[in-house]
Amino acid sequence: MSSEELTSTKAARPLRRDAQRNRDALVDAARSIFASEGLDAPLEQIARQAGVAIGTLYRNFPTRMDLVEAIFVGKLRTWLESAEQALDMDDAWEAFAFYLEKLCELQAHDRGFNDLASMRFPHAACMERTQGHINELSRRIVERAQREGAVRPDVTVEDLALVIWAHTRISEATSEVCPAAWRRHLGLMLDAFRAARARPLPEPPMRPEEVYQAMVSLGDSSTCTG
Amino acid sequence: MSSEELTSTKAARPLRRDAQRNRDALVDAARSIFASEGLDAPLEQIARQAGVAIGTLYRNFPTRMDLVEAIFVGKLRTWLESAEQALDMDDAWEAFAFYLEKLCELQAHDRGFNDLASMRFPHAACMERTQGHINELSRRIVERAQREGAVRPDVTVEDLALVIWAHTRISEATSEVCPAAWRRHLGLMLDAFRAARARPLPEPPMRPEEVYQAMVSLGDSSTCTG
DNA sequence: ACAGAAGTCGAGGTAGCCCTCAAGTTCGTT
DNA sequence: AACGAACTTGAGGGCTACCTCGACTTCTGT
Repeated sequence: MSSEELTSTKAARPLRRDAQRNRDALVDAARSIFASEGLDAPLEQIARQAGVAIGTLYRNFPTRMDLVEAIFVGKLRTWLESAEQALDMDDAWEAFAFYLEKLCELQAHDRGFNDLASMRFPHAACMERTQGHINELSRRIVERAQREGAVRPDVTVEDLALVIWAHTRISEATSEVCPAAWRRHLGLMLDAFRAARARPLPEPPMRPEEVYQAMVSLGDSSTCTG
Repeated sequence: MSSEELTSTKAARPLRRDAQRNRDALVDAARSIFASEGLDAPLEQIARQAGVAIGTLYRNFPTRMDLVEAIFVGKLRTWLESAEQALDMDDAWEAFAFYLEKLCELQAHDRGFNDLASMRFPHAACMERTQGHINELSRRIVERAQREGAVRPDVTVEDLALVIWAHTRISEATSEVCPAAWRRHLGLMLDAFRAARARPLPEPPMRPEEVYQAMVSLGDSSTCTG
């Protein structure tokens, strides 16, 4: 017990120089491979591309998730910042549209981030940490735009999950051959979210737990190895 | 050469009774497993569920695609019929909405059909055969609705691919936990397609070849074994 | 310059899936 | 009843991926 306390208090002495070099190479390789293949890309491919043996990868990142987190903290922070930036904007509709566009831009051409954003790897600690905060900000963006009559009143923040999922597959399909196609889909979605002339929607919105469960289910029986 | 002509002219003598039973069991098992796991489900799992050895599966369906086709001809025909039915309807918008809803219903709760519809398995002979026809009918449905001023003039039939892709991931995510959620997304999309709400879209539509290539790319490096 | 801590290597065990094929079984017919 | 064709079986070889661990190499402080 006390020894666990010690290890969890992360002394974190600096890495040896060669080790640091290898670690950096691994992160670089993982970034490019996760982006093109998704989070379930073979780790051996990453090690190979980094010019390092598989054992070294495992020493630096004992689980796949450790590697994923090392790579995506940055993008997650950008996500949060976009949300904050949106809330700082004057026009509520502009803010809403800006936020969705930023989010989709982050997702575009990065299958790894898509997997993360749609939570195909729900056990990412970095997600767990950020999720609540992102959710709160998203809700405020949506509700503000609704208060001002810009976004239709019958949608909820949970409906943004639909956009994320949709965008995931669309950008997967088109990123090679028609890399801007997702913007067209986003344009359609934005029109759909506009308050003006909205028709009643057929189903009640998802409940927050349902969204969470749905996201988790995308990862079930998939590679959640770590 | 002449022997090939013979084999290709499918004498098709009836199967032995036990063989037929096994074949049926395989089709049943495949139907349920492809529906829940997608077209890349392990064939050994299908054989197991059918209560049959793996060799028997291969004797009946030498390639995965043979099995896929045996299962999905029916659904593909339904797809076509829905399109024809739509073209028979009086109201062009109703027809458009009807067609999209039928298509999404076919996709819902069937990962296998999703894979097929988004062409994650592009080499399906049944797809190749049907593709052109479906495309033609879809185009007529869209264009008629546009002529009557119901659907915005700046979309094309290629944009339906966006709906298919989007729906694919959404129904994958929600089919367990919130099985009607896709209807909400479809509702949003229908509003987006309405002429009345249209704001100019940011990108030109995809060209038909681009759609094809994008669909094919979903299957690349995936299990196109057969 | 050297000791030893820190890091690296990669063969090898495990596992899931693909597909084949030779030996054995079942069916339908005569 | 018995024969041959049709069918079934499942072990086995090949592949790819995961992850571990003991032998080896490299760095760094003294």
